[in-house]
Amino acid sequence: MVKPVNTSTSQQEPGKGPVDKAMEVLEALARAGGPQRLGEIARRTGLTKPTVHRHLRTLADCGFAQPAEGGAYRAGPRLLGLAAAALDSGPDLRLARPVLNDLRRRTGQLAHYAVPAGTEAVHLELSEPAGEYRMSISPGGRTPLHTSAVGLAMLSALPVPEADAVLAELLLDGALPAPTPATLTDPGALRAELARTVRRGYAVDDEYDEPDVRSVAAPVLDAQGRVVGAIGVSGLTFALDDANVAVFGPMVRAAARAVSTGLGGSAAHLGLVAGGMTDGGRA
Amino acid sequence: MVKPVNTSTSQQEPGKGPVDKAMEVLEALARAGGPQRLGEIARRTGLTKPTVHRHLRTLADCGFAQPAEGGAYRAGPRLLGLAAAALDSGPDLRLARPVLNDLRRRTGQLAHYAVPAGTEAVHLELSEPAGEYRMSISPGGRTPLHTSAVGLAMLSALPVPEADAVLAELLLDGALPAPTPATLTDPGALRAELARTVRRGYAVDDEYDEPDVRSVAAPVLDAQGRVVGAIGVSGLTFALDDANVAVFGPMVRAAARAVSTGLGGSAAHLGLVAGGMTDGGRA
DNA sequence: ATGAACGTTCCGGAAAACGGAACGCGGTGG
DNA sequence: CCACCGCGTTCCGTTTTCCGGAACGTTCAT
Repeated sequence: MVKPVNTSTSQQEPGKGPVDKAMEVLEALARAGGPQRLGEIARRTGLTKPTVHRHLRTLADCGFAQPAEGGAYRAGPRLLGLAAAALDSGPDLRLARPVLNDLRRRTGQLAHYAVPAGTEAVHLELSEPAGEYRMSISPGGRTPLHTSAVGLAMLSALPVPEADAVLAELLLDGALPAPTPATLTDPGALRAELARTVRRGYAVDDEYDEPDVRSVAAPVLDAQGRVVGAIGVSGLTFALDDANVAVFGPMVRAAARAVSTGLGGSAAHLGLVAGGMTDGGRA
Repeated sequence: MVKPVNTSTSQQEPGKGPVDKAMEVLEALARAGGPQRLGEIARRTGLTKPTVHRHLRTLADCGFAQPAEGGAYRAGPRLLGLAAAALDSGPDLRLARPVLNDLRRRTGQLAHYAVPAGTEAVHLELSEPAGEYRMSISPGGRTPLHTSAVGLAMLSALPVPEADAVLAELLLDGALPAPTPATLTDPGALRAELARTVRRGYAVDDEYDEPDVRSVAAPVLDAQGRVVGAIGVSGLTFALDDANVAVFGPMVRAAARAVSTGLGGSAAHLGLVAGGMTDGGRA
């Protein structure tokens, strides 16, 4: 009974299981936009060719992928069904959709809804204006939490210890990623920006993630006051000048609060965290 | 070179792999609407409790599920990201979305887009009218191909041998499923209805799937003339009387054609299959 | 013709998934 | 008060699958 067991029970990170790999293949497939070749998937995911091949065939066998012309693969119907069901699973997106469309109409800019995923923000729903200019943001896309307005909004609404943990995790991979020269890379400056965000009730992204693009965003909270997502408005810098930011900021704040109340959030949390006028609360 | 091949390559159905099971757990999770308990998932999927437990934890570890209050689980952020990306992956849905909204506005009824998945139609996108009445149709939901207008539309646009194969597969599980007394269960009657569908260019569902609900639908084809989906309009029987069916039918036909041309479909296929006025073509 | 890249198949070693059985727990009803 | 039940969880030996290096056939562009 000396308990030889496995001497390395504590670390279960390194060796990822088959489902995770299959999922990565699926993600690569879905994120590609169009049909995708095997080699390309192997390159993107970092998996070996045989592994990708096997998983791809397994996925195709159960309907999550389907062969396309030229030996390529594309997302299968079962994945689309799962996707539609998943996006409908939570009440947040259903509530957010009409709010986004309203925001887009009133601002003439791109309105979007994002949820937190580890140290990143995942963009779920976009409501695009008629204009044809294309931004790097797309459905399913991710940005680090500190480089986007929605990310900053979510960070600002996190309890302090959690926010610190996220920040620490972001710093683990060397310095903070900086997609543009304007990105906030200094933890101190970031904290100051978060404090300003809490004070005014909405976050501002001044070309932190993409040149010539600014955004404003506000967090969406559930009934328990936890962050479930954020609503943002993005536009080119000349369209989102300081005056417009001052107008759109309160609008996204109101929009986010509308979704939050729809989720059953009591006025208490919302006043404290998203409202930003009562100096009380929190410590 | 006698081509010994693998003698048992044909049957790989029986033993489902881990990824498939994990996917079923995910589907159960996503389709549930709200948070879901472990036992409930085990019951729905037919998997044993330990298996579900392990998969659920694995999925939670890589972000596809997340624990909710009361020991329940809900869809995780990574699944939502994958879902958003998947729904954006094909050009068909992007094209269909505005068309659906236009259809809903002009008909005042529920407009939807579905894709084929085996012997079923998977509903991906709904554009719901202001009214509050609820139908059984929901995002990610499925209906057998022969019990819905979108299904009949897709069946009618399939090459004859493929359509026959689907029909045979449907008949494998005993008789054709019949959700309502009006459902077409006789293969002969079904074939006749498909012929009528091809002739007029749109399919009609006269309470085949749900009592008091009628629908019209037309198939969407890709550049090669293959079926990729269908656009339908559904409403209560009193709202979709014969006169309205005669009006809405050509509207969904035009809508489906618009999406098809957007996919690069040449006028040739569309005229033959979806147009329905040129008496030429198809034997 | 030569070379490179691609998709595919093969194989032995390694690492999971599997489910029956058992455990601790909370609620219910005798 | 104590069976009884259902739940979520853990354990374990057996079975199955996964894994990726290496090699093969093919298809292009050089």
